[in-house]
Amino acid sequence: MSTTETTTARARSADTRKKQIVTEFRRSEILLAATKVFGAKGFDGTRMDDIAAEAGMAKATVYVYFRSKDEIYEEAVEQALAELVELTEQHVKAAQDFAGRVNAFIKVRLSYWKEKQALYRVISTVNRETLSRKRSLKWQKVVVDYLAAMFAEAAVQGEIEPQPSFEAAAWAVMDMIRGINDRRIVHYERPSEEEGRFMTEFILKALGYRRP
Amino acid sequence: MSTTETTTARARSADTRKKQIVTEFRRSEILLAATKVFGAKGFDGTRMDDIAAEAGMAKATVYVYFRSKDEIYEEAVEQALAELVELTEQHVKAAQDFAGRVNAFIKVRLSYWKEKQALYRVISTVNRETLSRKRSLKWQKVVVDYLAAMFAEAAVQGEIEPQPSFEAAAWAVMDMIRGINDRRIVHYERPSEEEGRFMTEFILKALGYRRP
Amino acid sequence: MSTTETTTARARSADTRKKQIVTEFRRSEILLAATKVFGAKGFDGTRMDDIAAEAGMAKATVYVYFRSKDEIYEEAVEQALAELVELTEQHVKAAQDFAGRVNAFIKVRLSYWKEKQALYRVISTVNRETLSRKRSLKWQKVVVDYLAAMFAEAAVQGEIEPQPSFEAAAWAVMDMIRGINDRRIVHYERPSEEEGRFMTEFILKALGYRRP
Amino acid sequence: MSTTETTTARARSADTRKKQIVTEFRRSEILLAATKVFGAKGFDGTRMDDIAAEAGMAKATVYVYFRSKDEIYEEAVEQALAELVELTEQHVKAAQDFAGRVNAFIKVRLSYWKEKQALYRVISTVNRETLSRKRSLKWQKVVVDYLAAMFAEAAVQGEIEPQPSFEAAAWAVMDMIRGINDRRIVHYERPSEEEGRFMTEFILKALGYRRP
DNA sequence: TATGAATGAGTTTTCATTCAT
DNA sequence: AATGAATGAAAACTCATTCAT
Repeated sequence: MSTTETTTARARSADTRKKQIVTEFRRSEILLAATKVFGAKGFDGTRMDDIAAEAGMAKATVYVYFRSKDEIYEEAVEQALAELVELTEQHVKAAQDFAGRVNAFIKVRLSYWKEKQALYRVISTVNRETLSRKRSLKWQKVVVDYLAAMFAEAAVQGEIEPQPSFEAAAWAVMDMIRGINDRRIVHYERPSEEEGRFMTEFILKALGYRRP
Repeated sequence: MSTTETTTARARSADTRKKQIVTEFRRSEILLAATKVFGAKGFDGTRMDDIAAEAGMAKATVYVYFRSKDEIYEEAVEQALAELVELTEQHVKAAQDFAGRVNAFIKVRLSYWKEKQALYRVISTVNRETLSRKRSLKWQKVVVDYLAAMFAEAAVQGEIEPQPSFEAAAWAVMDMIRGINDRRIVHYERPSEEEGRFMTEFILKALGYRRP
Repeated sequence: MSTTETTTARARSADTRKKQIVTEFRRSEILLAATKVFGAKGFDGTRMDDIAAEAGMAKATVYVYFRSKDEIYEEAVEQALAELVELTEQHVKAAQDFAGRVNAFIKVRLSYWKEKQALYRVISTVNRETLSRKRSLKWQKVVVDYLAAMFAEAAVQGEIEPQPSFEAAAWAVMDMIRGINDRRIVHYERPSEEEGRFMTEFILKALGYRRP
Repeated sequence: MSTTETTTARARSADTRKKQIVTEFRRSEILLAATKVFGAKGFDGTRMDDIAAEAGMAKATVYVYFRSKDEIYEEAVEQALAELVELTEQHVKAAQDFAGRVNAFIKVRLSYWKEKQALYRVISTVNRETLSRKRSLKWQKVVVDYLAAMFAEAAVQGEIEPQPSFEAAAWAVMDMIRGINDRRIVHYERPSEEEGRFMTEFILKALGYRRP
């Protein structure tokens, strides 16, 4: 008896897990579709019909997995930003010295969005509401702190000169990256390789970096 | 007879001119009102009713002077950007040396927004559509070229080191300024005085500026 | 000068009044149409499109005069009830003795709804929500109090026997009237003349009325 | 062979019966749940999800036992009305004389609702549609006829005076009861004991009842 | 010219019901 | 039989824009 029960319980548990996975998959599908459409048409320009069509399901189905258009939007943005933070840390950790770390940081953040222009468009439209802006800044803040810490460490190691504000320097870097990414969207770009290299040099110089 | 006719023509001409002036005045009123509302609520959040109310006239009247909501928006942005370009040039010209010019440039663009947040919000929402983005970039391009030329001149004068790309450097400056202004909107700000000073130093250092 | 101003002011005032009248007229039109449709289809069965079509205008126009479907409903009901209260009092006042007053009361309330069955349907659908029910009861309460007072007065005059509760008796009358009206809607009716006469007798007897 | 077949057939028959019982049980569960929800939220306010949840099964399962929301509603009402008719007859039969029967009738119908407000709410919402109204009236008619017959019998026995219309008198009684119950829902109530006693007296008097 | 009034064309969201397993 | 998932068909409300005076 107990065996049967256990088996049943196990089966049920497996079912539950499978269901969760399917649900998660569906959500991803929708998020992916939404990202494309949001990227192409902006938040207000996007219709729920568009998202559903892109995801290949009925509009009502979308509402099975998400409560509202806003929720989809928020999650799409959140997901992308979290992913980028993760990715950035990975690449930076792999670099050897300070110059390499700065370069890695810049490169990741230029190439990530290059591949996901649609998503970037979404996020840069985050301007939509101050609320969303704040949420977006929250994520930026995480990265800025990370970068500032990197600078501080380098200053301690004597790799760069001491700075009046590591945070301000970090923001400067972030802003330049954003600028390049923005221009890319409007096709005002220059070869990104070159762009990244120039930026790295520019930053290193400003920080008083001494090549070992 | 001919005298009478001429007189009449003159009178008519005067009438026409007066009409034009009135028209221009009305357009300004609307643009001013629109700027406030757009600044506070964003493009999509703004209703034609809001603009009309703010301008103290009926909604239909707005349509006498502008073809559409978009047209109002475009003109409001255009106006703001033109004003800023003008202002920037004035201040920069008044400075003595390169460091002063860079500092003036930064200061103007930081303080302008500080005073006219509504306008800034409008402009930063320009991102709304790629079309508008391009238009916005056109104006930025004017300023970037101006700044790049300033850098080139300084390089020729030996005030700063030669650069691989004056334009890239100029964009870097623009991006930092934009970043600071953006953060200001969301109240993530630090004292702007300090911010401006830090930035000037950061830039000068990156450009290899040698204090005379 | 002052004359001109006065004239202008007067004209403006006249304009305002005219506007109010037009607005009031439009609202009436809509209310009338809504009453028909609500009566035929019930609250939930009625579409805003139906109301607009019945009123011969675009759906959006309805929203110029009313904030929501609920508002239209509430006002339609309110209007009808108020009108009936007014009418009832008029007829009752015109009667000579107690029997006449009771008869008048019953007759008015049977014939009013007979003519406005659509409206009655609306009101009896008031059951829809407890909130609306309460509102409806409020109006009934006014009438019940009126009727109870009438009974009390008659008791004092010795026209009828003293009662344990004038209010309860009044409600009894109201309930019977409601029943008859309800049945009428479903065509379960008997000749209303007879119905009214029977009811009057029934009530008078129950109250111990003594024909003078 | 034929034996086997018979056995099988019997088994099948037993199976079929068991199945029917289970089905009937399931339907009852659903009806019970539906009654609660309909009572609390009204017809339109009730979602199939609510009913399913209350019944502790999946929404789709409900559709295994009922064709539609309407069907559930109709049956819930039907069930409640039938139950009440049954109950009424029982209590009335137990009474000794006419006054007792009238009193029993009123008491049952007042106390039934008091205990099953949810059910009452459902029934009083029957007004929703003329169709339903008619169905509801059908049930009321059964009760009215019953009551009218009771009156006729009493008239024959000389317990009450002859009436111009026994049916009209019966409706009067029904309407008063309904009124009291309605008011109870909206908490406009007075002590029901008193209410019932008053009503009985009122009716008896109107009918010219002579206490033996 | 100025404007009150009118409206066409959406848009998100809801929900009873059906499908597939 | 039981159900999770999917969906078609609405429905209320909004708003930029046009019309008529």
